Amino acid sequence: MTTRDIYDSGFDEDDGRTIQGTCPDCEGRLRTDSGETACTVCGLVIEDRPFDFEEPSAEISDTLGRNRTGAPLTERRHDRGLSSEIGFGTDAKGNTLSAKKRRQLGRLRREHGRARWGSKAERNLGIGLSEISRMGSALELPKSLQDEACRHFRQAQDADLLTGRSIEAMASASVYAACREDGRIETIEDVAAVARVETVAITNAYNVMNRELGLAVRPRNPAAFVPRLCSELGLELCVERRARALAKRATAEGVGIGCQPVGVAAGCLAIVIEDDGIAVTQSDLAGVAGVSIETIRARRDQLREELDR
DNA sequence: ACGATTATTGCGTTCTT
DNA sequence: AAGAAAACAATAATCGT
Repeated sequence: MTTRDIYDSGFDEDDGRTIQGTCPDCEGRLRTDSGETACTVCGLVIEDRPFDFEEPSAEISDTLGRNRTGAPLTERRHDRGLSSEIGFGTDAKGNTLSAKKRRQLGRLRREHGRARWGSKAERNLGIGLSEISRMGSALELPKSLQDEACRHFRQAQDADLLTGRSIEAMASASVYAACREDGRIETIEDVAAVARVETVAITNAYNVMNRELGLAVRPRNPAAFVPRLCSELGLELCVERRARALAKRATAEGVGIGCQPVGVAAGCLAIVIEDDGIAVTQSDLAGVAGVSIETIRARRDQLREELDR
């Protein structure tokens, strides 16, 4: 047992969410798992990202069956989407207004803008949520995941976790937490690349959030890394599928516990590549995986040894 | 034979507890 | 501060042309 057993120790096969529909190939059940929708029986990949339940499920059930007008309520707005603006030079019918009227409206607009932020906390919330949206778009995360990040931010603020930390750091941590909880492969570095704060601040905020909020984060699952590695190397789907299967078997049998998940994924891919005599060098693999050649060799040999390959 | 790739091994470094 | 893992560097062994 090592100090890094935290990696990969509790992988659960039924982690993915089962969704409606059946596989066109074999009529098997479909489920979304680590950023893609695939058949549970034959492994056929239907979508490369989870279904986006943006509307109407992202709306808070505010209407209770009543009719409602206006934009849908959403987690991503600090006031859940209830906002109004005061226009500029024209009235409701589009007519130009007099200079006096415009000055009146200007004052009104200014006061209205101030009134929108009822308190400091509400202002922080607004900034945080808009930052989450910005980073979420930059990382091309599904809207449902962005909503989850926003919920985390709200919880963090309610738990008074923001004092002493920057809004941006906590917003970034919320994004990362949502990714981790969904079993995605984004790293803190990935989030930091689109954030306006340093990595250390995000790490700190995330650790606090994880501890205080008790996030449902599982250890990273090597199989989740395989699709990205394969697409970056331009490998065929059948190769990807076999590498994924191998990675799943490895986690199921506890091989590679305590090792970097990417390394395990790369090791699985290395085995498939070698078996097929595919023209991809170890350094190519190491390049896209972001680990050294030695690590890939070590995982590959370990997998061969302990999985009889 | 030659260059490229892979293997092997020792060792300072980095990360986690 | 200690222990494990990953990275690095030097060197040998294969492989393809």
